[in-house]
Amino acid sequence: MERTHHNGNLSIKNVNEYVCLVGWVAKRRNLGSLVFMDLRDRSGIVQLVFDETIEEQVKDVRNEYVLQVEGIVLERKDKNPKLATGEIEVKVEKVKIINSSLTTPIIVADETDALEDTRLKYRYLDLRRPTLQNNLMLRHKICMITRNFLSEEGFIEVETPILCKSTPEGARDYLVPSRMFNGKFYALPQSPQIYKQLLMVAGMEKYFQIARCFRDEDLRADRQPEFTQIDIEMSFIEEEDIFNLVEKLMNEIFKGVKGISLDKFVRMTYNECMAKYGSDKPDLRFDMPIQNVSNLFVNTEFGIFKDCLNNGGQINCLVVKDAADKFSRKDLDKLQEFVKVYKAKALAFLKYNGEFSGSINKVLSDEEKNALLNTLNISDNDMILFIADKAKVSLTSLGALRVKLGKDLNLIDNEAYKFLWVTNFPMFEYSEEENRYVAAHHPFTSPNPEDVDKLLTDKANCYSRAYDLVLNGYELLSGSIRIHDQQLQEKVFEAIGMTMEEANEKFGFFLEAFKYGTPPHGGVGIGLERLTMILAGTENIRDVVAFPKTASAYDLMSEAPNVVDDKQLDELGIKVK
RNA sequence: GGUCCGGUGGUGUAGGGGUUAACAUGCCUCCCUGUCACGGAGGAGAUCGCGAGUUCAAAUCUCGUCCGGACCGCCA
Repeated sequence: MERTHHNGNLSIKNVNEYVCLVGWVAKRRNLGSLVFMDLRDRSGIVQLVFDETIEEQVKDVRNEYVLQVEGIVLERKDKNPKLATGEIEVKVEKVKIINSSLTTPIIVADETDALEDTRLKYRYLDLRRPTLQNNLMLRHKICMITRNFLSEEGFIEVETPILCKSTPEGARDYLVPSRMFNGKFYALPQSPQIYKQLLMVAGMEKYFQIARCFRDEDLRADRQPEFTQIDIEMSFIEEEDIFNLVEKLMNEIFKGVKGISLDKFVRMTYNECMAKYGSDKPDLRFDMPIQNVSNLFVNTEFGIFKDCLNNGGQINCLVVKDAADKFSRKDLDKLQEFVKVYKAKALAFLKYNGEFSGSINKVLSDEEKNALLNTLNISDNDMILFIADKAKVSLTSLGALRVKLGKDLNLIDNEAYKFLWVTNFPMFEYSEEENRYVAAHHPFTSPNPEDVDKLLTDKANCYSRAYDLVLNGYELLSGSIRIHDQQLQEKVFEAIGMTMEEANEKFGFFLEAFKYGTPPHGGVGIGLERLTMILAGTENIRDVVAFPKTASAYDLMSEAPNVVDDKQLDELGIKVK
């Protein structure tokens, strides 16, 4: 007999049906001549009953054995409300042991069992657990909705090369040595950026790809060395077309996955965003904006604030409403340590309860304190946290502190999805390491039309047609309107200190292509894992990747990367130092 | 490149100079016909990540190193 049902789909409706099931033994409860087993497949678990007529046949069956059983679905006397199939069970009449299993190093049925390294080493067992299976199914669903939606919208899915030319601007490339060309290397794509723009030159008009990308940079909880982008590019469009498309796509995904329709997407410029939240990816599920109080202290006698302002710094603060009593001196010391990571020299605080107290209470004048009281709308049990420092340090450290406080004080609504378009990114940022301005996004990003004449003269105030979509504090996508004008492109290369010779060497084929009638175009790359993480309710990217790497980019299961034979190296013309 | 936390039976933890290295769970044997975190009785299983050092004595203290995790830098 062939499999008739999936275990988790059986219900009271199937009572008295004769069924054939397959799956893994999740749990065995032996009561002597009566044995219960939970049989698990991708759809869920159902309880099997083996009575004295058949119990002998399964006496050696243990967890993770693979069984095929036939039997009758019966309504249970004692129902188990904790189990989706808890109203029924299957009384087994025939059993076939398809395969046995060693005792597993991790207990599949207990999702709390085993830490990250053991789970990664035995990933195929970890993946048997419902949470990870559901995450992979969720990921699949997101991809299907995306493919269907974009296809409906007239987009063509095109695969672009994995073996590419190295373009050392930006992230480190993973390199692949060439056997045919000894001493030469391919690079794995950091993104399909150049190819998708070439597809626009090629007249595809609307392209998408669920594309694997590779970046040889250090990892984080939300970063893996290889990851997937929903990559989109379109011709003859403006920002609004892209925003509309992405908003529609997100609505399709959230409708399909969560059954909800989304609130209107908020928009904010990069500068507003930094000033208010100290981050270009603020979590808008709670408020607590950063407030600049520099102007209240222009005449201050308090040395630290005074020096800060004299040196062109800023005094910013967070008002933590109704929580002053929750922070002991020790807690505040910990916050102090926390902001040091972000280069802030000190964190000052004031608490209010009819009157002020706190670290800078004695050094501020009454006028200053009154000004704070009124400007910041302070009420009893509020706390103000100040960082006086260089603008960037003050803002980013308060921004990080804001997120920490949001979490620690439980200010975040876990059911909320707050989208934010961040627009008008700077065209350039100064690289201390390289002592020059580099492209903030990438060098193919179009500057704002009104900033074109600042490209060479005022880089710090030159803004671009780049945008990010932020969701709940994660950068969900990045995109831009690209440059399609050859001369403008050359000017941008010049601005980042790249001569035309260098540009031609690195991107010659690309620049050449642009000479043959390039349409105006733009697009986005959506981080598939980030989106899946948020929808799965996890903060770790490994939870939505089938076979992830560790934080040091190692694969504990396959033990990649590994040493290779000298013969292999020899063919590639490579000698390891 | 840097900071912080961790590494003790298969798994997860406790112990923090002298212990028979503890607990839970898993595993093995036996008993059990209504369990669903099944229950009961018994049992096996650990050179305390690795290497030096301090000490009469190190799982425990020190240094180094490897591994895992989080974060800063980095991620056009």
